[in-house]
Amino acid sequence: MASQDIFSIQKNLADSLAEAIQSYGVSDVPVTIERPKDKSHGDFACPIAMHLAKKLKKQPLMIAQEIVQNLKVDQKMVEQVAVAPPGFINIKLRHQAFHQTLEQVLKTDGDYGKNDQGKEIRLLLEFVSANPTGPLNIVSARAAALGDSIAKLLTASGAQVTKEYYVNDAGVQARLFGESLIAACDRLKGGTAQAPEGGYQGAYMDDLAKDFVKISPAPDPGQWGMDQVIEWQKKSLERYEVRFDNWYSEKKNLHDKGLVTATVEKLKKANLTYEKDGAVWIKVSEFGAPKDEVLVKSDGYPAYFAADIAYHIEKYERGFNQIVDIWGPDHHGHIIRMKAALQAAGYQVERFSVIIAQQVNLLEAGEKVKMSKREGKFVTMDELLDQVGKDAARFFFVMRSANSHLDFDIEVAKKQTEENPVFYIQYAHARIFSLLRKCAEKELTPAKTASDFGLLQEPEPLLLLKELMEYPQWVLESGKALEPHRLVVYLQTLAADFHVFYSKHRILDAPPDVARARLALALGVKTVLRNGLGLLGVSVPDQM
RNA sequence: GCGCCUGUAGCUCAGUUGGAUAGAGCGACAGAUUCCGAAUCUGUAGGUCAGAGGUUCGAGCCCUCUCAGGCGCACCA
Repeated sequence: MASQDIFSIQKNLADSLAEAIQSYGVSDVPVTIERPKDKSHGDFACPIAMHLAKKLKKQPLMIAQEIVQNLKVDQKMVEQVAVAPPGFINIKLRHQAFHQTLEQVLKTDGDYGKNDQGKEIRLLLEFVSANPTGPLNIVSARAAALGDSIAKLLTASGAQVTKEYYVNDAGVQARLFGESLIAACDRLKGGTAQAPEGGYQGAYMDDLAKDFVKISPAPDPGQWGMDQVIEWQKKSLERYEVRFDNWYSEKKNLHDKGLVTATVEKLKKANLTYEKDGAVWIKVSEFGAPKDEVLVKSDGYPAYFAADIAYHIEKYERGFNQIVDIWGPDHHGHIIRMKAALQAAGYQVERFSVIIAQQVNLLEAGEKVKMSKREGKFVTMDELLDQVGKDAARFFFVMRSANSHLDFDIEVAKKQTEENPVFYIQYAHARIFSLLRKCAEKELTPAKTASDFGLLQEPEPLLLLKELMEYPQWVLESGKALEPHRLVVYLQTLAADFHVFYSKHRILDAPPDVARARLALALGVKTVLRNGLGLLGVSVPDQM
């Protein structure tokens, strides 16, 4: 019998159920397969009878019984189909199905979990996109961890994902940055020049100035400074193991190509704009925004919003069918404007979504660390990495949902103890590695085929097998939902259930056949822990 | 004033998009090691899911209102 993954098992069940309810002649009720929370209810559950009850004006329990009578399922995979009040259809798989899963895990190894369920997705994921005017801070660190994990998850499900960093290197920004740099140079020579209003201050500007004065002839300060800062940012991200496919320059890709003015003209022609007080406004309020916005300022220069609209239209024009941005909490008010503008311009807004990576409160010894951008006093991503390391940082940032206001406790992240959730999972992996080494010394090798796994019959190993089976689905679902924290929850559960298994069942001194089967299970868990943490950008040490 | 996010155990948070008896970690308390890693495991205590209505077979999840905290609401980017 060909081995089946969780997707095909569920699809077969759904198809069978759909066939069984065909005689009712109800077509608009989708068949859903759920995983019941309570294990005693079986491996899958279907609430279809409850949904049908109202339409058919019959008791859900009776409908469920009728469905089960008409249901034809694969007897080799399914052990039992039962009806439970108020009308659930519960399905229990044969142990054999799980034993096949383990064979699959061991065979595919590093590829286990990869699937093609998301192959129709062509996603442009824009994140971090911090202004090239200073080092990356911890909000950027959160966005970077989140975005990179989402990209990895969806890629594992067969999607094409492009990771993009939008560089705001045009206009006012560049000018202010250049003037700030000149001021810093003056201070370096003993002068008293201050950064202009809205400019940039802080120790890093002085560092830049020191390098800038050495260059002769002097380049354009704004452009040179921003290039330097971008290099810093790339270096920080490299430490973090986050790499972008595109660094999309606002200046080069939009302004220099005339796309911003072209977009404005296009919107004008579509009668979506009007003039007031010498400025050009876009009528986004007609498309759901609270008020209209300025596209071209009265000084003739396009507003930031105009460039942003041009940029997002470009995302559509490049052929992506899903467009996702990760923004900071201070930009949430921008979402509705952007959506309104895109809708006005005739693009499918449903394909565009924004994740708000909420603020991060850094805690040190239980106290909030105060940060002020104006005074150049904020915790940088590099400082965070120096303190807690890449693994803990990335894990902490993806372990909670993006829209929770995150408390990041540096003390806990630094601790190499049970208080730190990163180590719990890593420890399970290291434990298994150590076990495998011990077994190798005894020339005990893991079993390889499903028929050898028949000895895994106790509740603990069966639970682990089931979780291994579900892994690809967690990969898919947390990717599609753009919520890596779901996978974290899964991995914590898997690690916990392994520890339970490990403390209950001996491996080395079990009879050889049993030992080899249990060893194979441990190896399977290790594989999934490694693959799963890998999708979060967290490494798995063999020893700790 | 308007809008967005948040409110679940002492603390930090999950809750599989509306399913069955609301979960985990930390902290507290009580236990487990002549034995594969105790960075582990077992058990106990801890809840009016902010509050009030509503929708339906069924609500922590959806709708309305109220309260509390955070953040936005520029011809800034």
